[in-house]
Amino acid sequence: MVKLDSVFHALADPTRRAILARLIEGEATVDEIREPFAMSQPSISRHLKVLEQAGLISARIEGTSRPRRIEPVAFAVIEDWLEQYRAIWQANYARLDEVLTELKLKDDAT
Amino acid sequence: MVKLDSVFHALADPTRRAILARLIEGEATVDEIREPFAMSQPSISRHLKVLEQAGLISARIEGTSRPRRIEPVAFAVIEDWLEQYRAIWQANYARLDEVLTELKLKDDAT
DNA sequence: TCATTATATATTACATCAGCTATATAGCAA
DNA sequence: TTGCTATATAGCTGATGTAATATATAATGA
Repeated sequence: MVKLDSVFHALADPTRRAILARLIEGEATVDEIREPFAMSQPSISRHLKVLEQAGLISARIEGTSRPRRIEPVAFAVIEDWLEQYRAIWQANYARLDEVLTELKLKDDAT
Repeated sequence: MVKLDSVFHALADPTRRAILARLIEGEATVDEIREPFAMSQPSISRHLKVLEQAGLISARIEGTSRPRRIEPVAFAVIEDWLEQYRAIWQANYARLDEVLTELKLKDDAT
């Protein structure tokens, strides 16, 4: 049912956002997802569970592996929630555009 | 510096999202913000602090009160982060549009 | 100055989170 | 069946989150 509470909670963790970023490239197994992280397999599986329960990803069973992929609906729900604030931030767009460019240079955008 | 960790964490709480929704209408003092909630004033102040530290709102001092308002930059940062997923969810847009309509009928969109 | 109003901070209790290690399960291959 | 690989679950621990009550601070008005 894609609840904003769990969606935003899932997104609040940098490891989970990095996992999502990896899945933009396409499906990946737990081991493939785990590879770049200095983290135990159970911890990664836990993160995947949080993402899955939030509706942000889904799993498919293929033999002994369970490749994950991004589930677009949850992102649409965020987009939809954000909609009500768009009028406010677009009113300041001229400035914000510059601000964002600066932020992108400084910040870690994952 | 608007960190996604703190932004998403702030948004994960329904009370805080309701506060933001209230602020869409415009500036409000703590007491005004508090009014619809069955919650103590310190708890509301705590939520406001979380929102402020995430960069989602800001405070202004006016006599003895400190009206809050929405800070657009943080929302632009979310929008910007979401951007990388837009291609994925828009690919499924035809279906998603219907899904969202359904979700809006069922869910609490705050 | 004193009282009042608006808001913030301190403290405490309890719940949830995020990591780990150890162990369980499920499919495949020999 | 046995063992190997991929993944999930259980249980523990320390850190963090959220709510409450009690108290502090800061501005205003009498």
